[in-house]
Amino acid sequence: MSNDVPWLSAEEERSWRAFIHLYQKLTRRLGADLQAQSGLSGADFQILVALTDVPGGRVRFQDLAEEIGWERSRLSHQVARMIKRGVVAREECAEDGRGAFVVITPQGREVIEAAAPKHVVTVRRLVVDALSPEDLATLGEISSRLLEQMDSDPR
Amino acid sequence: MSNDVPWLSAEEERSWRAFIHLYQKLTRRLGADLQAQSGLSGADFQILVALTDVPGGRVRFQDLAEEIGWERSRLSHQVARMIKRGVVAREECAEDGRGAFVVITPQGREVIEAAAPKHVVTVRRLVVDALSPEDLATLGEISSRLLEQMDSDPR
DNA sequence: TACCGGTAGTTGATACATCATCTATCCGGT
DNA sequence: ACCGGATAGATGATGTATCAACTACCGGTA
Repeated sequence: MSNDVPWLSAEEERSWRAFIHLYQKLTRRLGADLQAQSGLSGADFQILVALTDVPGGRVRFQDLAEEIGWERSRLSHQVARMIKRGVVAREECAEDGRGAFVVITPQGREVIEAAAPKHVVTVRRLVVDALSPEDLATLGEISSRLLEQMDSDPR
Repeated sequence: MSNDVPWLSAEEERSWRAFIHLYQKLTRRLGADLQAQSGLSGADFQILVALTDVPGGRVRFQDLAEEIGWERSRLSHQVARMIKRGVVAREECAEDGRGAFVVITPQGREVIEAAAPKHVVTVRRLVVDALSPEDLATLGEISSRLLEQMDSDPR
């Protein structure tokens, strides 16, 4: 079924390609900068930031996964790698025998506190300061709208 | 040098987070849909589309890499996997003994021709048709501007 | 108490991304 | 003709993402 207007117009395609291209390039760039400046992957950074946002730097796997929008399995693997490097630790949960906490270690705090300001500089240079405040706001708004759309979309 | 105003304002941070969050979610979603509907990864799709855009469906590794903005190594690995599945093939290059071509196979054409329309429907539903034409254009414009900024940025 | 469906997190397999290194070839200068 | 730097692409190692089992525990019910 469906016969009509599936493909994108030239204009639509141009916008769509620019958007996708930007994402790919920006992700690579941010990841590379983070790695070069601080020895962290984007995944590491995201976890550590989330842990500093939470009292005690300690949170249930489940809640952390929800907070950053990850699958449990992905988080479990990522945390396992980070534990090996000593930036986070795992703690059993007394109230729920199945559960566990992820806790940021002192070393983890050092790492993220050193990394974050450098990362912000990059983000400013590449994005935030590269746009007018209005355009940045517009970008944020459009992003939010698309996020809602995705959340309301079935499948 | 530089002591001040490194972090983002609340407003800036909100925009930035929405933006990043959108990208992460959208990429996952598009990848999952592609996989479910057509058995392709985003990487597969990108390669196959690029190959259909080129006369004979045949292009030098180097040129393909440049076209889609990939590292050579990444392309080499990806193509190797795709060769195993029979959607593309590798051909030696007569003019340059070091070089090689990637060619889309008939099977590859079938696959991409079946996959593309479905993918477009998803892209329309989640993005293109979820915005007004003006907003989509704005998004494309901002993306282009940021891409330029990244290209002009050292390091 | 014993069962049982649901939940929390783990694990293994496979695909993908990135980096460093390697091989073969090309091309320019002598 | 030869040498040496540069280029095309391949390869192996490591980290990351996703999916499908799997384990252990919870909580309610008979």
